[in-house]
Parts: sequence; structure tokens; C-alpha cells
Amino acid sequence: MSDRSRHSRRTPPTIKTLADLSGYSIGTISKALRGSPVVAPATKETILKIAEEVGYQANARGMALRTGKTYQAAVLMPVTAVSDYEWDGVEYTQILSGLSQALEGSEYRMSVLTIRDADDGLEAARRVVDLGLADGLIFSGILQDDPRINFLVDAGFPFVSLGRCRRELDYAHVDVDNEWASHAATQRLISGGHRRIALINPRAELCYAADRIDGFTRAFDEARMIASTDLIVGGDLSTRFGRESAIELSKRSDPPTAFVCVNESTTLGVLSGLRDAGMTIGTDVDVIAYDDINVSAYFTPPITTFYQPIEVLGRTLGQFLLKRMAGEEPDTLKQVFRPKLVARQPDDLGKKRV
Amino acid sequence: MSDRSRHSRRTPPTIKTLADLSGYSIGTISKALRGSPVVAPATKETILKIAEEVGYQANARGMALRTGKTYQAAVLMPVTAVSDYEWDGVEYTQILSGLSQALEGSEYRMSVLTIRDADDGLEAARRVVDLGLADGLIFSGILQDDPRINFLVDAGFPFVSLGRCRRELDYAHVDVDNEWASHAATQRLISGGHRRIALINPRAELCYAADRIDGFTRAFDEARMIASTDLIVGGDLSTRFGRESAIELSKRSDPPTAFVCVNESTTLGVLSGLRDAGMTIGTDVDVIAYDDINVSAYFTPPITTFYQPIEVLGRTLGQFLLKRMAGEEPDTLKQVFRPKLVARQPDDLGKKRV
DNA sequence: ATCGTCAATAAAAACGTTTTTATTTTGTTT
DNA sequence: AAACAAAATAAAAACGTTTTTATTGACGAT
Repeated sequence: MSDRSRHSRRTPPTIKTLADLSGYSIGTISKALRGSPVVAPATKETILKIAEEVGYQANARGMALRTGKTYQAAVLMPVTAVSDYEWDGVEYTQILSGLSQALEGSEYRMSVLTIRDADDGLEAARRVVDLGLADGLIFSGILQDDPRINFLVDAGFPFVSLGRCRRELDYAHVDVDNEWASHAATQRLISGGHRRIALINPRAELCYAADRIDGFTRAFDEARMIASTDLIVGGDLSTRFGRESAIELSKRSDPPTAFVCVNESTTLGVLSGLRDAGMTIGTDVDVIAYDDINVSAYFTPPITTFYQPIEVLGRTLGQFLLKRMAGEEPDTLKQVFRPKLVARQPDDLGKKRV
Repeated sequence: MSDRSRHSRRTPPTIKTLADLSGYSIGTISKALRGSPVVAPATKETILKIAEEVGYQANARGMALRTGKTYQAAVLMPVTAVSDYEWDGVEYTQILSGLSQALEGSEYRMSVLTIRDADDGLEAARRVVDLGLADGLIFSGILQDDPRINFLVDAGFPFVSLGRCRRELDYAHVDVDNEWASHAATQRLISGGHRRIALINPRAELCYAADRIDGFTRAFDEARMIASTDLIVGGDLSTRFGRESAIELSKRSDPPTAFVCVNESTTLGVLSGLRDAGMTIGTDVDVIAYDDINVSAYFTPPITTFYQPIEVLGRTLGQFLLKRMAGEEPDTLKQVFRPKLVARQPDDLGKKRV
């Protein structure tokens, strides 16, 4: 044991080692290991046994060179240059975690490329495709007309996006039903008697910003009311943005009585801003959030959220990507998740105040 | 342009293309590209010009096979199996971000391997070394006697750890001065008149748990007081753990008047737990935290923290790893950061209550 | 003039696979 | 028994590099 491990550290066994040991040629060894049907069952068994014995592990670099594959799945992870803005991207831990679960059994590993913005993302996607850095790609932060999607569809390169852009293209994706969630949150507040509702939204270029506005206005339309579109703000999803937005909006002549927030980071900021503006949650104002890292329950006070475990999205992304890399067509690889309502407040202040 | 790009999509230029185009042999091309001094300056220039013209990019797989290098830096990222526990690991986004900044100019890319616990981590480290999955390794969550460090030092494999174990070994690392931070926090509370101070700590196996206890007790020792070691609790660093600990500790016959928390996740939980226990921060109890994702300012109320941008740790990890992979010895590649005190509360309740 | 030295380059080997093509063996058909 | 097909395996080529070894030509010293 100690002897073998010492030997194997010296030079790990290759296909050639197996050839010498078994007497078969390296071609036959290769076929046996890959389970090709042309090799006789008895031979295959012998070879596998020897491979097992010497602890043979295929050399990824050799395979990569010959096949042109990398056995890597690349992920584009957004990072912001602004350094005092650190909640940003926390959900990526969950995505990577889910992704790695999906990739677990497969022979694929995960490679992370960081990007600063969408242009940077396109650049990275180009590198992945042109240099063959990976066999498949995952990314998020989809724009309304996302250049990465256009490029990759055009190049025929396997990818799965978290989010969908608004162009009619056939590609694999996973998404949260933002239109639905935003509609449900807004509707809940309208039912609670609210008329002036603020929507704390992502930047307008992002596709799901539009989805959320759609759901928001639909809820008002259905109630035959005028949507408070003047209370929609968009920005980076930082805690600071949430805080500043809340303070700003509260100062208006006709301020909101309720907030719909797009993620937990902004929510924390909104709560902080409202506190400073002298507003008390549940007395002066209601807040509904989208819960991305499951800590809304611990906010002061706990607030109503829509919850969708991001890890599940990550896992689905991984499963879809594996299928896509195996050659499956994108048309069946599309899934939109509906987050679950977790009601922690009545959210009916609107009634009480009237 | 369109024509060339179409051509390059067909078959990207290789060293052989350059050989044909220039009339030199592939060996000379290779040497010219790598800047070997044996090739004549004029020749080198010609070759580089042609390479530029046809947009030559070295094939990573070919290089990898020949050199045995992968040009990948692997990161072990911990993920927990428990799914409703999602704050966990948020700081990894920052680490990856910093790391990628350091790797930016280099030819190295970043590969992420997820691990469930320290054993899993050792397993992953073994795979990286034995299969040559990467040229260097980064990991955190160091145990008091960490098997990964022992293994990698023994194998002579380049790595940098975030955190240091307590064994006398020579290896590159980056760390936060937890002993100092914990001491400073405790001392501040003692100066504020507190005697019964709780320490919300990580699991005891983790090396920095011991560091924090050391600093905690040292502060008491220096004040010639008995440390409230009965108020030290350790656990996973979840929000739930913070909350449950706070509730539990508040119920004791001799409860703490102050808390020192190890990260923001537990802090949020502690605040939530204290609220439920009917305790008001700044009136009944003081809390000092270690700020990892820069949101403590938005807590209710904002609390005093020790702040160390994790991205900086990540960047340093990357810089050290590059040097280590370039063959530099570990003895100069060691750095311990002292977090910065951000005082947001007087933390002197102990005086007022007496 | 001849020999070695040096510089520049070419040629060949090697890294570990997979895949294509060639060869051998076995069994079946006539 | 000859011819052929099928099955099993061997041999060779290829993927794109780097590195080692060989070759060529020019130059200076004898």
C-alpha cells in the first residue's frame, strides 16, 4: 500500500501501463475503458480489473487534447467594482452550490469566470467559445436583449441562462416567475387597502425588471385602479440603494404606504431607511420582499416574503446544462419557478388607515 | 474581417499554421512565442507579427498535455447540505471576487470544487494533487490540526490557506487576527462596564474559534477579572444558531449583558433572538459583531463592528498563490489582517446599569 | 585550408488519449 | 478445402504543444 502509493506518486499509471500489464494494445485498452462494444467481454473485464488494481485514472489533459472537450462547465459570476457594496452577489454561493450538486455524478467540473458587466460577460463568453475554455456555460443577469444569448445561440454553443430575455429565441433557461410574484405581492397589498405602492426594482436594462413592472401594473389594472408607476425605482440591488430609495420616497408629497422589494439586500436597506424616516413597519407602512437567502424571518420585524430557494435554481441549471452538453435540444430545457408566499404580516394597513 | 472570423471559426490557427505561413519550423515558432532567447530577434518579430495577424491563441489543452500544467487555480468552497440555511458561505462570493482580481493578468483561471466538510475537503485536495486538476489550491475553514494542510505540505503542492492551523508547519496563509479582534471587542465591553459577556463562536474544531477564545479570556485576564467562559457557545454560523443562542443565554439565571458575535449572520440572529426575549439593544444589552458583508450599518439598531473587507483577503490569497505556483517559498507568503473598529454604539451599558 | 565554435534553425520525440485503418484469427458457407 | 465474412485486436495517426537533439552555415583561430 505505502509502496504502491509511493510508486504512483512517481508516475501515475497511464493507458500504456495498462497495455504493458495486460498485453493488449493501448487502443484496445482505451476502448475497453470507454465501454466500446467492439472489445470482447472477457478482455474488457481483465482490463478493468487491472485498471482498478493499479488505480488508473484517465489523464484529463490527454483526453482533452484528443477530444477537444474540456469537461468543464463555466459560470459567469458578476462582481461589482464598488468595494463597499458587499451583499452583492451573495446568492451566487447558492447557485454554485446547486450547480455543483447537479454536476456531482458527472465527469464535469466547474470553472468560474468573473465579469463586471454585460459587455464583459459577452467578452468572456467569446473567450469560452473561441478558446474552448469549457464545454458549456451558465450565466445570469439577463438583459432585455442580451448580447450573450444572441452570440451563443448563433454559435450553437451549449448554455443555460438564469433568466430569459425578451427576444424570441430558442434556448435553455431557468427563471423565477417574476411577473407572477410581483403581481401577487402587489395584489396582496391592494387587497390590504393600499393604493400608493412603491416598487423597488433592479436596473431597467435587466429583463426581470420589466417582468416585475408588468406584474405590478397588472395587479392595479385588475383592481381597476391606476398603478402608482411614479413610485417605481430601479437601481443596483445594494442595501444602500434600498435605504436611499426608502428615504427619498417617504419624503414625497404623496408617499407610498407600502413597498414591494426585489431582494433581501434592498429590503434590509428599506427597513433601515424607513426607520430613519420615522416610519414603523406594520403601523405606518407595509413591506413585502423577495427572499433570496432566507433571512427575512430575522428582520425587525419579520416581513412577508416570496421565497424560492436559489439552490434549486442552481441545481436545475446544472441538470439542464448536462443535457444540453450531451446534445439535447433546448426546447424541453426550460423551467420557470413560482416562489412560495410566506406571510409574516397582515399587510392590510391600507384598510386600517382609511 | 467577417471572412477571417468565419475562417477562424472553421479551424483556429495553430502553431502549425504559423509555421506554414512563416516558413519556420514549429519548434522555432514555439520558442519565439514563449520568448526564448535562442531565436533571432528579427525572426521572433516576424513570427509575432504573423501570430497577431491571424489571431493566434495558444491551445490550452496542447500546452497542458505537454507541460503537465493546467493553468488552473482550484478553490475549495464549503457548502452545507442543510438547505434552509442559506446565509452560509455568502462571504465566498467576496473571496472569489478578490481571487479573480489577483488572477486577472495571469494566465490562470479559477476552478471551484465544492466540499461538505473537512474530510470531503481532504478528499478534494487529494484529487487535485493526484489527478493534476490544478496547479494550486485555496481553501478556508481551517481546523486546529487540518488534514488538508498536513497532506499538501507533505506533497509539496502549492497552496494558500485562509486561516492558519495550530501546528508548526511552514505554509503560505492569509488570516484575520481573530485573537486581536476578539480581545479588542471584549476589552471594549469590559471598559463599558460589562462583566457577563457572551461569545458567539464557531464550532470548536475550527482554529479561529480557539483564537477568539484566547482573545476573549486575555481581555478578562488583563482586567484582572474572571472570564465568563460559561457564556461561550459554538456552532454553525447560521442566523438560526445566533437566534437560538441569544434566547438560550438570556434565560440563564445570570445572563449576559453583552454579546460578541463572530459574523453578521449570527449577529442578525442574536438581534432577532434578543428582541423576542424582550431585550432592547442599547438599553438592556450591548452587541459587538464582526462584519463580513458590510451590512451591519443597516441592522436595527446599527451596531459596533470590526470590519475587514473579505475581498482584500481574497486578493491577497490570489497574489500569494501566484507566487507560490511560480516556485516562491512559503516563508514570506504569510499575512494577518487586523480588522478595523467601526463604533456605532457606546457599548457602555454596563456602567449605566450599575 | 582546416578545424572547432557558435548561432540559428530544423527535425524529431514526447506528453496521454481517441479514432481510424490494418491485420490476424475464427467461424461459416459453398 | 477454398473463400469469405465477422470478430477481435494491433498498429498507426492524430490532437497542439514543448523540449531535446541534430543539422546547417558563418566566422575566427590555427
